[in-house]
Amino acid sequence: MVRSPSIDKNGIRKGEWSKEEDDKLRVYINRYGIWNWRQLPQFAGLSRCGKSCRLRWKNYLQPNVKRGNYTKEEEDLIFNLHNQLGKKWSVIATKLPGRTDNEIKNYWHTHLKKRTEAQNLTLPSNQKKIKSNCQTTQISKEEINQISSQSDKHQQIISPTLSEGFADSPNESCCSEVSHSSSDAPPNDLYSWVQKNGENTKSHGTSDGDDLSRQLKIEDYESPHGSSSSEMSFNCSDVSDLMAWFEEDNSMTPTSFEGLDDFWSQSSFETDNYMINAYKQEQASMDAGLVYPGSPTTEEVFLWSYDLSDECIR
DNA sequence: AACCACACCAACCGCGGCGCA
DNA sequence: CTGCGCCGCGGTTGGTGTGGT
Repeated sequence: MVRSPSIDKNGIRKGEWSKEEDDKLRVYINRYGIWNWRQLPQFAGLSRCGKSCRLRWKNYLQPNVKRGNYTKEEEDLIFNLHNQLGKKWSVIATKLPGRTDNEIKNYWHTHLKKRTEAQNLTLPSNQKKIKSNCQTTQISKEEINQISSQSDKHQQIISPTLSEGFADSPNESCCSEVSHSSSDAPPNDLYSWVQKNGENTKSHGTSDGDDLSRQLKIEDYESPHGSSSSEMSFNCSDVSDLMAWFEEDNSMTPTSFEGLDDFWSQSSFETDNYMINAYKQEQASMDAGLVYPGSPTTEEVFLWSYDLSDECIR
């Protein structure tokens, strides 16, 4: 039901997204947030244009995106808001948490357009005139802003932060922007994870002895911003080094991220802490039978996050 | 079974708005 | 003021599914 994958003359992939691409984008954004759509695909290891990534994230991968049938209430709301606002799909979308503008637009074209047309046909001619005037009248910017801001407030309340990780199901959590607080994240989670899984993961290494210890060996970390700092530089040659580093460095205790700069000043391992915790929760969900399709394993997260060949974080 | 028309929806495309130098 | 880059919005496209003939 989607366009078949193709590659344009610049080597940019188009068309249907593969599971691997989805996972790379999801992992990257959950880890680093959205800082520049244009450059993001390069750092996420994707041969896609920024627009395509943005659209895929916004309409499909972003947590909280509600899929499935529309309720009668949602349908009526779209219908009424369309009458009120016209084709301001993005504004309408803010009134329907979990629904995207693209989805609402599609729904309107395939379902509600007919309803509107049918209603117009049944209305007496004078009422049609009033109605059509109402639809075509440009709603003022102030009115749209008012509606949007009301919705923004609502969204802020309903949207969990990254501190909640992926919640029980990644579909139901939200970490689209870099807005992180971590008060409830267990400290030293990576430490316990390494203790628990480090040796096992080693044995699952890919070719060329590519085991966990090698994956975690980061000589010089440079952020996609291009800035590097001594705070971000560390060297762990194997799992025991990493564990020792954990024991020495209490800064691993999660703190609050106030903004993008604050986020980047944190050690990348701390960010990984969230990822691992999230995937552990996800694993628990899978064990409980709440399988979330397409989720990468923790090992895959590491493989994608650390690309040793070009010595930078992907 | 084969064909056709329509429905559906993910993804693409072009344009306008905005911020910044 | 102007030009540039980026982002988001709305319109459109194209492939697959489905139901009817």
